[in-house]
Amino acid sequence: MTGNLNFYANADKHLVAVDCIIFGFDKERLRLLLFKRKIAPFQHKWSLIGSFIHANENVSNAAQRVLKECTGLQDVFMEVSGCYGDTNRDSGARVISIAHYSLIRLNQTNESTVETYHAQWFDVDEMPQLILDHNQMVADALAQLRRKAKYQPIGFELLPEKFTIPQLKTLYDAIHQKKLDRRNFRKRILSMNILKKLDEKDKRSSRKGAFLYQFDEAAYKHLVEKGVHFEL
Amino acid sequence: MTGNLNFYANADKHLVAVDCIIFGFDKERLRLLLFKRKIAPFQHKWSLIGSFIHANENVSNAAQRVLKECTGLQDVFMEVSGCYGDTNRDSGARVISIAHYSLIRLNQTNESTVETYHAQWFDVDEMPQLILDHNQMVADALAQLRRKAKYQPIGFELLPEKFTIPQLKTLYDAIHQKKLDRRNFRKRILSMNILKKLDEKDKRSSRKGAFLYQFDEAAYKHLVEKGVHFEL
DNA sequence: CCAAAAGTGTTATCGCTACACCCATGA
DNA sequence: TCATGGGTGTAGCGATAACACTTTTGG
Repeated sequence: MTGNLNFYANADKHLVAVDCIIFGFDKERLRLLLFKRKIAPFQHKWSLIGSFIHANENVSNAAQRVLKECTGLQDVFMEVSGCYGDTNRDSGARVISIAHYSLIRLNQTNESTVETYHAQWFDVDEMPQLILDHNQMVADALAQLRRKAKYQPIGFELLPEKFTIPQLKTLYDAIHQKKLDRRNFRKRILSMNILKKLDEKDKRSSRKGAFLYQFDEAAYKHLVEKGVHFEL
Repeated sequence: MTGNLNFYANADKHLVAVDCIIFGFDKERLRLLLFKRKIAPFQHKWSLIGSFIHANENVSNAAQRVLKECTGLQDVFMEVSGCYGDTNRDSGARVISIAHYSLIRLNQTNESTVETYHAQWFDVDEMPQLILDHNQMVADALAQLRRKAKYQPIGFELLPEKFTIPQLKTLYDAIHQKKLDRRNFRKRILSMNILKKLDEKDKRSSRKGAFLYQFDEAAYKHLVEKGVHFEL
């Protein structure tokens, strides 16, 4: 019988990293945050931001740490989008990477943090060449975002707390890469009763102004419990 | 400027494992292959099968190695279903686990291999208590299988090469946990033109016998390229 | 008063659901 | 000949797509 100690002690150990695919939404384009590496290897090349996982750190905490460092943001939507584990994927050493994608709201605070990191927002379909397998990571995360956005209300994570219906439609047009009919879109989203209408209007994009709405988390959870499923 | 060597050399290393959620389909139930651990720690408890990843082994290769060892099968459908990376998830040591789920066809060959491993098939909704976070892994994999089966033709991986329409319907009933109308199911699946009808009949479940079909990989790929998407 | 975006209502069509019926065959 | 599961056709309903019109307001 193999003892407890040997079971763990005899196994190989590995470098494990997290890499973050950070999505944002600006006006009418889906954007991605990329970094020009300051250190070797791959210095001065475009790259996702990442970090090795520390000995006493949860994998998800490592991803959150990275995001906090480079955007200043906490408690944002984030989930694993893939595991990249080929022995030769990093030419410098054998590194297993757990890719995470996150959806953030653009604002002044995080924009300033972003600048200090020599970071830059890129349109998702105008991406530069990235190091290693990072282009593949982005492609996988983007596919997952697009698929998931159809049946889970994660799109709201990319908009301000208060948003208008036309803004929301523009976002979904960008995610799904096709323009829906604006009237049908409005009907669908409102018929779900997961939006709280506010009394304020946003007048930045029209004379008339559009009413602001908020995502109603409670109403959504209530729907899910009843088995009704969101779909856009 | 940090040099190439330091960048990698200073980072912590971790034990990394793969755990396999192995699904099968038997008559009319979705099944899961579980193992009674032969060695400490957690000896004699029910568990998923897994292994530490070797120094010079791709993550996906490790998962394939485990599956081959315990079922004798190669080239089966398998994909990552999650990353479990909390520092305290394994009471024995800090182990990061990459969960993979696979879909296999039950037959005599793999059944005999399975027996030598003290393994046992369990109905997915009659599962025993498993070690560590393995119950969570199963729940996550099952959710992913159910979601994915709706818009990708992965169900075929669980059936023999040749199968009847009623068999296919029984499988999807089990996956989606609800009975569809058998006539409407037939129409939908046939209208996609991704099944090749054979001249043989399977007479094991009725006097009349049901025609056997094969999944038409080429026709499916052709559809995908045209942007048509499978949905059941 | 005009341009430009927001917001509301209506119709026609297509797809899906819910059925009823016939067929083939072994016992 | 009858019980059993396989296979086919169709009518009605509901959701959705396509579309026209009204409202608001700054310049």
